[in-house]
Amino acid sequence: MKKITLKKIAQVFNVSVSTVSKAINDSHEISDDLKGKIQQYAKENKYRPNKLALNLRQKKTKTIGVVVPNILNYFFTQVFSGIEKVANEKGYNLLSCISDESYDKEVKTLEFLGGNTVDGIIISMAEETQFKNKMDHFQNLVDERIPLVMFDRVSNEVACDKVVVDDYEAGYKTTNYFLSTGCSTVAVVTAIDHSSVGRLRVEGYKKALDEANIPYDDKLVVRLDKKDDLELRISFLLNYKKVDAIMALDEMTAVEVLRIVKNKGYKVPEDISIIGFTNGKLSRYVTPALTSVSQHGTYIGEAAANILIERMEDNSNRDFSTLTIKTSLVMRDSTKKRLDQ
Amino acid sequence: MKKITLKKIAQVFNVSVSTVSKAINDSHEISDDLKGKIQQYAKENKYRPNKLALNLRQKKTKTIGVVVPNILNYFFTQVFSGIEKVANEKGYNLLSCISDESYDKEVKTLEFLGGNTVDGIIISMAEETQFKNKMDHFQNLVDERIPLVMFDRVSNEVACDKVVVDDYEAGYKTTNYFLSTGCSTVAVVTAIDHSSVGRLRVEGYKKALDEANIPYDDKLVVRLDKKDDLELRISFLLNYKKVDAIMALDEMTAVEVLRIVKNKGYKVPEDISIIGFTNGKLSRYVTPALTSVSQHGTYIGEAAANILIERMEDNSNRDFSTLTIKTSLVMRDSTKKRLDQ
DNA sequence: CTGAAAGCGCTAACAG
DNA sequence: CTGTTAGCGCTTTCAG
Repeated sequence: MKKITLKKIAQVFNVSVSTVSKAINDSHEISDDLKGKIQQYAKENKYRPNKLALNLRQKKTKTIGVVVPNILNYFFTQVFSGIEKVANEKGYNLLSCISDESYDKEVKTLEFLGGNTVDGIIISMAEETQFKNKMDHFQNLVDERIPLVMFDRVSNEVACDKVVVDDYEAGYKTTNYFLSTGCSTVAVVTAIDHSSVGRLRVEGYKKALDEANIPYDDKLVVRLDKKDDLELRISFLLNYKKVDAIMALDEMTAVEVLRIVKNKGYKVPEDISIIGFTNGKLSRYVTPALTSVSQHGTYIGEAAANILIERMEDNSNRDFSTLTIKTSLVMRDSTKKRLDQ
Repeated sequence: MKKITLKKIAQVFNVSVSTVSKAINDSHEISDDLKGKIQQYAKENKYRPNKLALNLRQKKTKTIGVVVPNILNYFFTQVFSGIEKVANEKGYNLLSCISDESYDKEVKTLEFLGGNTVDGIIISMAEETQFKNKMDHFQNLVDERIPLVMFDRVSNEVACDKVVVDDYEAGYKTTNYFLSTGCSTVAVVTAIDHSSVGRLRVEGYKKALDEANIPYDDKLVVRLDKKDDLELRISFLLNYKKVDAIMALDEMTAVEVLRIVKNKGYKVPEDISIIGFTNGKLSRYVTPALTSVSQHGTYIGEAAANILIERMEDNSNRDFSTLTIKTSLVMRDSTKKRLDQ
């Protein structure tokens, strides 16, 4: 009881393949009698058209490729789930790949997806790619006119639609919030200093300091390597100066910093306030619950998918756009109240 | 600069398509001279074979379909990441879909995947499917000889390879552990009572009670509905009887129970011990850190992928197997020490 | 109303 | 060494 094809049905009824095709697609060209019989037979034998053949013929696959650097990161799974939602609504399927933050894997994945496997691609760059700043594999897609949407970690060397978070403003806003609660020595801990996203947040941080006439001190920015011992680095930081606020650029780091700081006997937020990026479940359930920057991942996913689908279904070559999503601060218990309230 | 095909290359060199095909595939049948020229031209023009055509011809896609009920659940993302790892190693791609715990969506997804889109499928059933107990869509796949591996939430009505967690033993082990630390009134909170998995855990729980000569009390098993108010249900539970241990059947529930219990002024683990299923990040970072049942998600994913790939590449129709993965208890701070230690 | 033919892009058996 | 032919499964003119 293996796959049944139009050909086989045609043999059964002693008609041509094209007749069967039309019958099954309910064409008016076929007599109701024959149509009925064939349709019934098809149903009984669970005929299912071969998608491959269909796609080959119609030169589209109705599927969109998604590439994320890391699925164990809550932000990306949120985005993913947003993409999934609208893709599903609009009848598209998702072919999803993980680059694992590796440049090579990203290149391979994109090559695969480029081979007529999908009609369009949504991607956030691997960290290594941003570090090496090699964009040829994206350029290839663009050259081949494969609709492409980049989100979060994007490059302005690539001409395509983009959806980004306003990370600069987020860093600025966060720092300002610390200052407005009476903190004066704000440190930053980043594990993503190779990514544009991380850099922008630090820039925003600098701007806020500048506006408050606080000199920028590079020693207060802790840049983590993969194998760095966070605990050690935090010790150094706290010995270096009496910091009273820490902005952590991803959720895991924020949670870890919280743990370490508590372990060392500091009270959060009385002694040290903490704000983390990515408003995931961890932030909510940790004690004290972390004030965090929400990047609205699900929304970003939805937006990216909508933009891509529009681009795919629309031939008018309108200009590429960059959609910037504002973040919002979700207040919880790891920060003090504002002084003026 | 759109897609370039064999045909076009053939025209350029005034040779036949098959010659080009052979040249590009580095066949010894072609003169080194011609081969060189064609290969170079292909490279320069970024020739990439049309995967669709290839797949149609070779009747395989080198991709495997993965269907999980919910990507925001840490267990599934772990499994997913395990699958991804071995698929990648063995040169397979992943087409991943989310059933969103919905029967209808699962049926649709499987229909899609069945249409020659993938060579094999790995799936964990939607809760609704388990509830309705309708398995026709799986049977279809089996009938069509599409290799299928079910994991975690499986049905024994479907003849295929399976990878399951030893949930019965996990429930048993967990309950026993509570008892061994001096707890005597163990409650269960489940949000997945419709799934085989949840049921088995409760069965194991009953067995442990039975062996300890503790009568089973159905009121101690809190079965949650989507819209149930957990806080309220826990209040009832705690008023009903002085429970000193709670086993929560998924991570979110465990964390919520912990929060609620702490809020009510109970000390964890002194007054009430808690163990949750799924050993994810949440469990680790919550205060106190939750003792949890690890289902070894990544390992399950790897196993499922390996079994599927073997089945796909191997034509010998060997019998279907069910691999059972033992859980382990990860000790942290939400439980007391064993009395005998 | 039904069928023959062409073609999507590619490979492979078989001639030449 | 290179080309011809056939075919994967399906749709779509265009004839009949």
